[in-house]
Amino acid sequence: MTETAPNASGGNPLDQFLCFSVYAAGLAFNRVYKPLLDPYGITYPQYLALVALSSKEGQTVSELGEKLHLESNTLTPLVKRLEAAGLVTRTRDTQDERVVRLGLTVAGSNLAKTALGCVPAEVLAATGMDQAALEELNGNLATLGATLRDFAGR
Amino acid sequence: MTETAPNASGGNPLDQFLCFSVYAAGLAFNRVYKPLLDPYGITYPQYLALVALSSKEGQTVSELGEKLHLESNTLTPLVKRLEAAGLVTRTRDTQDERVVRLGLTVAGSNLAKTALGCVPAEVLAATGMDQAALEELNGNLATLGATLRDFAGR
DNA sequence: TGCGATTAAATCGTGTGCGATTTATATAGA
DNA sequence: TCTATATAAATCGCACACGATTTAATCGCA
Repeated sequence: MTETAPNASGGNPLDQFLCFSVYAAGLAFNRVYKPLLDPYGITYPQYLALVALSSKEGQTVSELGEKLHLESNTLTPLVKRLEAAGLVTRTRDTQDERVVRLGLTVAGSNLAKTALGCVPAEVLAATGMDQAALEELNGNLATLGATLRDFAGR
Repeated sequence: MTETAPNASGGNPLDQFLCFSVYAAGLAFNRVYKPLLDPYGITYPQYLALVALSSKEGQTVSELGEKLHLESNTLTPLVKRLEAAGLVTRTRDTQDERVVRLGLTVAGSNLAKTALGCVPAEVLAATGMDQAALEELNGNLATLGATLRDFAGR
């Protein structure tokens, strides 16, 4: 829960907890992204996956999972939906048949480029933050996430 | 997406985005909470609901939703699970039968007290942050969340 | 070579979130 | 009064997350 200050009189007690601010900000980001991504027919986690897949061809499900901090139980269905949408390719590695290699189709690559061309600017505007504040907050949250994952064992 | 810096060479491109840091920190908090809450038989959102319900007796589903930033489509099933677990009471308001009044049972109240007595301290330790840094980050995230909700229309 | 251990991905069940709709109740105005 | 409108909660379907397990393939080592 991680309290920040003694509970003020009338307010929401949850507002005192960092974990809740993170939780609520995550919900809020999703609500900003939803109408921006709906035209592309993808969800926010799917968008993250496409961006992660853009950086390198032939990544495995595990490699994608390291970038998203997710595992195959979450990623396999997500990636299959992207495959069904014609955005991603899934191929068993011929050297090691346990491994699935992921790639973007032309449509997937184009969608990622197009979305990255407009969506981030709109989200940036929605935050109402300047670049310096944004970078500082991002750095602090990245550190916090890494510390928590380390504590939790992943 | 909200970028913070030009994409560095080898790293994870997602790490440059504030939205992803928030998303990943949320996942990480959940992973820290899970083993701490499992002994009580509740989930993290259920824990938040119990804390919110502790602050006032007889809150409506809508009032709880304002505190958690959720609506009845999410809260009704969650609250029914807490009721089934014997932690929460649900009663139709006699003055206005549309409204459901929520309360904590003795068990629910005790669980909230007990959990608040130990869990936050452990989570605080897991963050590895001091009180000042924690409060600053909490404030920045609360502001960001409010700005994003305002932009999204809730 | 063979067989137990390890690894990668997939599968299954549960609990969120949420858009869209429905149900039930209350309110307002002609 | 009667009916249209508004409101509170519930319902439904879908897409995550994730613990636990399963399936399939590879590796290690005698």
